[in-house]
Formats: sequence, structure tokens, C-alpha cells
Amino acid sequence: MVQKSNGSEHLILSNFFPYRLAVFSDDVSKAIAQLYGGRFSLSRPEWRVLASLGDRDKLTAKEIAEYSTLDKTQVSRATARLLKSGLITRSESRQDRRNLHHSLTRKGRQVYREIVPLVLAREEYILSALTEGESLELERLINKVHQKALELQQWG
Amino acid sequence: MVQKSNGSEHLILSNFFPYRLAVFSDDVSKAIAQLYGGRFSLSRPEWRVLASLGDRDKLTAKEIAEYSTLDKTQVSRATARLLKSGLITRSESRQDRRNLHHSLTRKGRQVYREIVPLVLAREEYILSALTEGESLELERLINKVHQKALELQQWG
DNA sequence: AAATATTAGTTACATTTGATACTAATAGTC
DNA sequence: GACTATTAGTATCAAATGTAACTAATATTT
Repeated sequence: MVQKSNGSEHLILSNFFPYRLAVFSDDVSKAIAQLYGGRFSLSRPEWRVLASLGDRDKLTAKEIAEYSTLDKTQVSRATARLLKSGLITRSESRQDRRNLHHSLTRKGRQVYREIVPLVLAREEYILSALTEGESLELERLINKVHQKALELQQWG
Repeated sequence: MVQKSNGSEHLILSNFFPYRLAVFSDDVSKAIAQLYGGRFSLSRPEWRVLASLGDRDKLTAKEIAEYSTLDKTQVSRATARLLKSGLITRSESRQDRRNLHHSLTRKGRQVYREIVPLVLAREEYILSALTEGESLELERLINKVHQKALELQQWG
């Protein structure tokens, strides 16, 4: 993971932090996706939209996108499917008819209330590999590294 | 990130570890993909295949898959494109004609030698957010949590 | 207030992905 | 040695994704 900056021209994938992180993240995601994907047949974007509306109600598509780190086409497609399956509703804003305010239906809220304890339990299980202090430390380290990575994003 | 197991039925996405991790990993991946994707027009699977063969030579498709955590269809497609663009070659094994041994061409090796310092420098930059000790600690914590997550993978 | 620009959200198209079926080669079994 | 089972790798098809074009509504400019 930590490779020296001696102008090395050799790379061992399993020691390369971005790779290790991608594999790790992917495995964690899979463990969670089993829960919302299996019995509830939700895709990841759909789950994120559900989670967004479960936390904050009456969001516009744009707000959902911001909340969930999805782009607007993903939100559009996810909300379309969730509408069809009856988990959400939406209605035009009276002030600005471009805005669509989304909410969970009773059914959507029910599904939300079923899924959330499952995913939280799984999160807890996964993090039970660490002590409370280590969890906080992991969070802190991730935040620091994330910040650095975001700097690069913008500049290319 | 750390959520208590009080049977909570509410979830805040930005505090949910799997979500945070996915966003983080994605941003780090993007920062790296700029390098191999931009000027070299490699996809992520292609880059991983290149990295595999840069480290270990004469790998079969199956071995590449294992090395790079890609599945065999991804490897098949990636190698097909890399063959076409002249970065790798391959030849049937004499012992078992199902096996194809892949190697970098001179051109492939050249590209590899160009990319590796770039991605290592970027890895280093990203991790420069941390002290040496913190980097090691992050690695350690990731490994522990990853192990736990993998347990869940198999059982559903 | 007409013309232009911006914004919210959807649609369309090309590309990528994932799962499964397939082909060819080898291994194992009777 | 014929029959079946595995294995390596590819091809196929449907679904997911990303980008850019599009539509409709509101804001801004003149």
C-alpha cells in the first residue's frame, strides 16, 4: 500500500492503494447490495434514492442527486422505476413547475423500514472487525485521504 | 460512519460506511483513471491487465483474472483490445492448448513504463495526506474490515 | 415584453457490463 | 479407448451506464 517515491517503475497491483481500495469497496458494496438487491430487487441507484427520501422528504430530483452522489440521469431512471413499483410519488412544485418533489409512499416507507435495520446491522457487523476507536480513526483517515483525492479531480 | 446498533430505523447516507467508502473509492479511482484513460485511452480493465503483465509475465487469462480481480469475460475483452492496439501478444501453451500466455509487447512495456510512475506519483500525492504511520494504520484497518466483509460475501 | 440564457428533468444513442451459453481442449471414469 | 466431466477462453444477449441532445419552465437581459 505504501510505496516509496523512488521513481519506481514497477507496480504491484495488490500493493497499489487505489486498487486495494476499489476491491475493498466493491466487496463491501456487494455485501450491502445483497440486502436491497436480493429480496427487494433494488438497484444501487434505487436504493440510494430510497435512502435519500427516507432521510429527507420532498426532495427534488436535483436534491436527490446531491444527497446521494448520483447524477441526474441516474436519478431520473431510478425515480422512474420506483414510481412504477409504487415506492415513491412525486408532484410538481407550485412555485416552479420544473421542480418535482419526491416522497416515499406508504409502501416505500415500509420497504425503507425493512431495509434500514438490515443494512445497519450489516454495517455494524463489518465494522465489528474494529474497536470503536479504530472505527473513528478509519473514518478520520478516509476523510483526510478523500480530501486529497478530490483536489486532483478538478485539475486532471 | 459509526452508527449505533440500537435497532435504529433511520439512516443518514453520508454517515453510512459502505456509502462513504464507495464515494471515496470512486473519487480515488477517477483520479487514477484520468492518467491511464486520458492520454492512453485505456479502460480500467485494460489498465489492470497491463499492470498484471507488467508485474508478472506470461500469464494465462485465468491468471490475469486472479491477479487483477477481474472476471474472465472482462479479461477476455480487455486482452482483445490490447492485442488490437498492439500492447500485448499471446501464444498458445504447448502443454495445454486451452491456455493462452500473455505478454507485453515492446510497445506495451513502453506504455507501462510511462504510466507506472504517473500513477505511483499520484498514489503518493493522495497518501501524502497522511503520515507514514497513518498510512500503515489505514492499510491495517482496511485489511481487517475487508476480511469481515468477505465473510458475508459467501453466505449472502 | 421580446429575446436570450439557464435550469430541471427526460430521452436517445453508443458503450460497457454481467450472466449465460457456447466451443475447444484436456482430464477423469468406466 | 469411448463417455462424461472440467476447464480455458469467447460470444451472445439483455440490462446498466454515460454523454449529449432535447423539452419545458423560469430567469435575465435588453
